[in-house]
Amino acid sequence: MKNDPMSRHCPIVYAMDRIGGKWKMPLIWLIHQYPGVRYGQIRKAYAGITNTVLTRALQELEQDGLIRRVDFEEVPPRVEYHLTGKGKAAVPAVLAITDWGREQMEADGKRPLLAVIEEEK
Amino acid sequence: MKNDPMSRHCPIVYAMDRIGGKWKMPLIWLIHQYPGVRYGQIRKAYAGITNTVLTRALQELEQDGLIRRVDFEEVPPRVEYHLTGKGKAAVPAVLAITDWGREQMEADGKRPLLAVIEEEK
DNA sequence: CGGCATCCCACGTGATACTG
DNA sequence: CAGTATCACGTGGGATGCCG
Repeated sequence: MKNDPMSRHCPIVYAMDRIGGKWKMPLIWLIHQYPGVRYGQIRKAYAGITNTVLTRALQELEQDGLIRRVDFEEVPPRVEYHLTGKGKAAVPAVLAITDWGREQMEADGKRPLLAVIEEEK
Repeated sequence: MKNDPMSRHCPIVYAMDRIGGKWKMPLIWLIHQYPGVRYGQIRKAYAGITNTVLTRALQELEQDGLIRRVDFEEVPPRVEYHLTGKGKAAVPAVLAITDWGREQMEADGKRPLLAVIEEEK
């Protein structure tokens, strides 16, 4: 049902259409922590993700106006990702999810661990 | 990849495993707004959902310790749903998502509309 | 380095029918 | 009223290989 009142008017459905799925919130979180992070750095940070999937997620986030893709048009290529205003506005929601997840993981005796990107020199 | 560091340790993945999917956050929101809401009331509020899907979502939320199912063991049946402590702890995250969704819907010129349950007399 | 083109499949979601 | 039991399907996610 794509045309029922739920799908058309529910703010949660609207939000999850844009930042739901397996990788989008982690990506927003990462780009928020490391503004201007590069494609290759994201791949390393989230070792499980493949090119296809990462590229698709980034494209959708860009099309929905949450992130900005900055291509320096160099050889070899260099591309940075930043949050837009709309993307930044989503950060509190992503952090709220993260906080609850971390709390509950600890209550379950699991070790929460956030992605880290090595500083370059 | 179920055993990579991402899936095992990321608080967002942990959280989305429990409150992700199409209906779980709307359900948490509804049960938060209307503590003790009944099965049939939920069905009416979310007209698009079917028995199978609603029941499964409620069962998973219960198994994950987010909601409590109160069966009055009457005929005809009467069952109420409540949030547990763990479920209540998730409410701020759900509200943060809702707020962002509503903001962006308005910015897009769409009409956000939240489910309402009629008072009974 | 930062992708794209293809192909593929599990599984989340749902339609339909029936029950205590 | 509050569910079960089956079956079916679309698509989000992924594997693999190639390109400028």
